[in-house]
Amino acid sequence: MKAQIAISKATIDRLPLYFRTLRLAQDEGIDIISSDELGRRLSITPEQIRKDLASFGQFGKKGVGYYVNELKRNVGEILGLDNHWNIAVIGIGHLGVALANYQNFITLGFSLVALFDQDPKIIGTTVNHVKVDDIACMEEIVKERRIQIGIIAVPAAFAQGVANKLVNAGVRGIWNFAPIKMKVPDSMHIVNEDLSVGLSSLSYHITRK
Amino acid sequence: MKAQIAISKATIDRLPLYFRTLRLAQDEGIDIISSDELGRRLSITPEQIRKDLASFGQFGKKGVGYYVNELKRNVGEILGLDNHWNIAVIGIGHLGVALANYQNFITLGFSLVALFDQDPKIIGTTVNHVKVDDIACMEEIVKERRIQIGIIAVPAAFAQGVANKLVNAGVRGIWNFAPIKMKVPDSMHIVNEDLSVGLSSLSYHITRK
DNA sequence: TAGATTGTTAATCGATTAACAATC
DNA sequence: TAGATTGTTAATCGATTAACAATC
Repeated sequence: MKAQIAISKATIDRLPLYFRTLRLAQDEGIDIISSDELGRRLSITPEQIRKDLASFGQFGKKGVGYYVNELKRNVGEILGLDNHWNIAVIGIGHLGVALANYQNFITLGFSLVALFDQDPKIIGTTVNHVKVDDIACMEEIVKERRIQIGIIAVPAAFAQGVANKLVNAGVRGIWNFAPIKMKVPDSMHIVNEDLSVGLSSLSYHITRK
Repeated sequence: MKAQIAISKATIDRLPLYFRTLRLAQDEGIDIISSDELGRRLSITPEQIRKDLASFGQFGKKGVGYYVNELKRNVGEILGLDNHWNIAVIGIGHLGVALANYQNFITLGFSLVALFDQDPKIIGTTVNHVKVDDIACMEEIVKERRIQIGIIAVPAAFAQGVANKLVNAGVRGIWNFAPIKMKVPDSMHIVNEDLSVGLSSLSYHITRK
């Protein structure tokens, strides 16, 4: 693997797409795949794909293509999926339940090990074989179960408070679904999943036609 | 409004953030806001914000700032939110239920007017005051209720089929949550909301620390 | 008026595309 | 060998940042 200087965000965001496409190719029993075929399946140019992959090492064989199994393993390692991160969902409303049941997380190698809510009616129930704990016990449980990623699915008004607790508990990354810009230490990685952006941009485009 | 040549995707994706921040400022009773203050609230540079807005017209007052109400209305119009698009969710599993209950859609001016599933146990139930209809009746209902945007929340294997039906029924945009690259006519706008990208990129970043 | 803040042009930075040598 | 396909360098394109004139 090369010295990691300046891998673009755009490249990193394409890696999960490569990973998924390679997994599907694997399921189809394909042994070798070209950047051309990968590009065709993803509507990405083959040059782009080769450049993205080449920034992490030489994974292909000239004149041949990429070995599917090998490339999938390599891309998975680059993404750190082989770490099998322990994740927790905070806020077990409709969205939290949906996230707790999301099967793709398992496909990607994540382990759902805890759920939290503050509502006594929800605490103690079970979602996807995981018991919902009181958010008051979060810090303790995060440490106990070595949770590295917290998924925030609480209403916007509570999101910053939850983020603070997650930071204190020592998680390494936050995946935030609350439509709010949160303040976290620079050392904390946070990815905002803002659902209103996608729908609004769709509205923008269909308005102009 | 200026002639609309080449507004960048990045700009369009920031508009919903401006809209939301302006709405919150409005709720706080703020009349005038500067690009500096907007930038502070969103961690975006003021220059970027001024440039984004200026590509659509002159909404501010030099030496003063932007009138919150006026700018919010303008940004809403640019995004086409004043069209109050009728939307439908297809696939009423955990994710579909979560989306059907998502309150921010209402805040943005969208109207949820239909839900569809193929499971007889789900058809006929009610989610967020909307009855679930048989997916077999989709084309008819889409036309009847003038649905312009379809939200796909079915498993990946069924997504392309649903997309085809939506295209035939005449929707103008598709918001796709299935982790699959879909084939639609060039005239159709499609936004892919791929949840595995966010979580994987988080994994990438926390792996490297 | 003086201070503040926009809108716009120019400069920089970053990402994509094109071209092609290397090589399987 | 000939054909195919990667990896990489150079060229282009697009987006952000900096600077500042205009003006409220």
